[in-house]
Amino acid sequence: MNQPRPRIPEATVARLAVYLRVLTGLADGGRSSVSSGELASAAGVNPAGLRKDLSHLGPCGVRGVGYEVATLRDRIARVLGVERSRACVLVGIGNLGTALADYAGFGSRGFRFVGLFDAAPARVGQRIGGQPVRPIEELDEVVAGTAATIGVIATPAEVAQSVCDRLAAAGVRSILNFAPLALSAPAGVDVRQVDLSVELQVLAFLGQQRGVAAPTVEVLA
Amino acid sequence: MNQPRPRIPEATVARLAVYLRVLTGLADGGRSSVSSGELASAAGVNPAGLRKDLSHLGPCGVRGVGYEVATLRDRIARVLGVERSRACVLVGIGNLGTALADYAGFGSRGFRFVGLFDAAPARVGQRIGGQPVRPIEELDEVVAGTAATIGVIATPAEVAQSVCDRLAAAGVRSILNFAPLALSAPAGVDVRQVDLSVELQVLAFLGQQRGVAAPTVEVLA
DNA sequence: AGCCGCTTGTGAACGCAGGAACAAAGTCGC
DNA sequence: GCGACTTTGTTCCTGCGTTCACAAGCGGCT
Repeated sequence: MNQPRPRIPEATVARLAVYLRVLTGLADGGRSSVSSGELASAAGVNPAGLRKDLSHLGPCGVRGVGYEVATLRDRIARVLGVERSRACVLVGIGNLGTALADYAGFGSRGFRFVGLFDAAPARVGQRIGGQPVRPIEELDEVVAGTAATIGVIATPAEVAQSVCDRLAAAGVRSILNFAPLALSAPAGVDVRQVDLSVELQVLAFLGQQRGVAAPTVEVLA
Repeated sequence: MNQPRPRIPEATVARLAVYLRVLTGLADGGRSSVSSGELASAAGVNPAGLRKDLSHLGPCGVRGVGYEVATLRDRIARVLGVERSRACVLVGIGNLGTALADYAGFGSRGFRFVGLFDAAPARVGQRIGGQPVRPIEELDEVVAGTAATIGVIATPAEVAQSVCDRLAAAGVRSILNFAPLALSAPAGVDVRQVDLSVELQVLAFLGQQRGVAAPTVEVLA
């Protein structure tokens, strides 16, 4: 009918998810209103930037007062699509996969795992967070039966591409990849990469660049 | 001499880490040279952007031929500081912490955990990846004894800030935070945030946005 | 030796994100 | 009822990142 979302920049969407988390915490704490300054401080961003992010949702605050916590929370939740729970499948139940399956943060944010898959027969049948690990062969069946649109890959890098192909073929439209490998997916399938080693290396580089006075003496080779 | 690293943009550093991983794989596979196009494809980036990233290291390719795999790998490794192993401490040995402690990708990239810490007495004494879990009280001692400069927080959000304070007080200069909370650290301490739920929510939003845009008929003005 | 094709490295333009300052608007106090 | 203060929403501007396009350089072939 209208155009409530002309285009929301991706960086803004990421921050909106952070604001939503903070607002949920404030609401649980009994707070009824917040100012942009306080909210920005809790989210770790600039107040002006926060207001600009919120301006993409249309006016949702009261000048001179601030934002009503519950109202703003619900509006962000609606824009992000958190109001309805989303079915996800998780492939690769190793250490990381187990941690993701057990992570309570997903369930409280509108994501539920409807299928845990692994190729190793030893892992199939184990129960993680009340759910059984299924053989990878049942992937298509579960995706079709649950209309899951999001897949999470936590497998070793060697099989990540084939898992990606299977997910895409099964009808999954969005893939979150933890394997340290650039995946190639067909058009229409979004892939988002999370590389934990890269995060550490960036951190180490920044620290090294800044820490010239490090305890280790740098010797030119 | 002049300035070998005037300033390398943070986004470039993150990609350099990816190139390094790809190059290591190519070297292990016996490849001796690569073109920017092939390397960019394997890393999932634009060829021109890759060349610009590499230009921050000075000329390191041969025109008409490409890049020598081993040479480029070593040069990136030196710039990122991977040549010497870096000591890290990990606080919070829950599901995620266990996965991180066991993750082989860190060790092969120059990061070694010299201390695993948890506040729960039940977890103290367990061995993860050949290392014992220590009580949080020993944090200062271990950081001082190992000169660890990087700390990883994988605790619940409620205690993440106090852990951050302890790490900073112990002398840790760089912190990678997995708790869904914006940390405030003293000046001189770098904090990098990884929020898994945010990644999923961004992915869900993009998928939802496209799902809405697809069935809607676009009308030209 | 000279030419040709291929690939790198760099320069410029475009678009986007971030930050600061300003105007609008609503509420509280008098 | 009116003024002033507080806080939002917006606008401008600066800087960065990304992309495209071209010139420079090197190897191979004739």
